[in-house]
Amino acid sequence: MGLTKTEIFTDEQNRLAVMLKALAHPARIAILQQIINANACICGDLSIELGLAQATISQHLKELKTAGLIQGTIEGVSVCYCIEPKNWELLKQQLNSFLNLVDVKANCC
Amino acid sequence: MGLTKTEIFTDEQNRLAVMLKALAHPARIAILQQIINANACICGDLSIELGLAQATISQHLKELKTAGLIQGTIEGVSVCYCIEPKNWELLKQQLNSFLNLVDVKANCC
DNA sequence: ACTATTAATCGTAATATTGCGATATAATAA
DNA sequence: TTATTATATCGCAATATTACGATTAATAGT
Repeated sequence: MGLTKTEIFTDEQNRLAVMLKALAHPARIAILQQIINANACICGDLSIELGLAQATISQHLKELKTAGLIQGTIEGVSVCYCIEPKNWELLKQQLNSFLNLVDVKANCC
Repeated sequence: MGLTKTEIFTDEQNRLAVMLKALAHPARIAILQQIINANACICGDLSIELGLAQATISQHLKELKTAGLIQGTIEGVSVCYCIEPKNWELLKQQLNSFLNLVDVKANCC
């Protein structure tokens, strides 16, 4: 096997998993932090700042983009990446309602 | 290659990535929802309810446990799994401060 | 047109994940 | 002790991810 059985889960579970998977790598977390904080939205700059090869950063950026977490705008020779606000908001909401399901006081064991 | 370069990232980035990775699978999201909502904390029950083999569920439970998101208590022949409140709270905080970094109005492009 | 600059893609090797049947382990009950 | 029940682990095949060098494509400047 080795293939996730997406068909047995709800769309919401699958969608949330996809976004979380895109987040679930230290390099991609670092990339997002750079994009947000330092306004370093250029692939080459990120490559230098994070110490990963340009091809690697480009691949991570693609994953973040595919998951809908960032968007890219062509600026001359380079591309400026920034947060995709709509999906970011969606992720925040879905995660919040998921994480807040837990009532810390009521544990079953 | 094929090995994540954890040494070039901060502890916080790595720790957050580990917890998110544990969350980033529809089966594990479903398991957590079951544990939280339906109080179905038994491996066998989860196997029946989710439609995945017992070995598969056990593996997912192990991953959730290793990431610190759940804890298991032996109850006779079976094991009752429930949320690990401390780490759950930690995840909530770390995620919140990360997701709230974004100022939706100020996009660089 | 030519050159420099930047990002994307290709190809590849190493490693990790996913899912399951089969088996092993542990605790309870008879 | 033996049987029963429930979970964990092993072994495996299929698939996915990670990282990077090399190459390609696209734009800007001369």
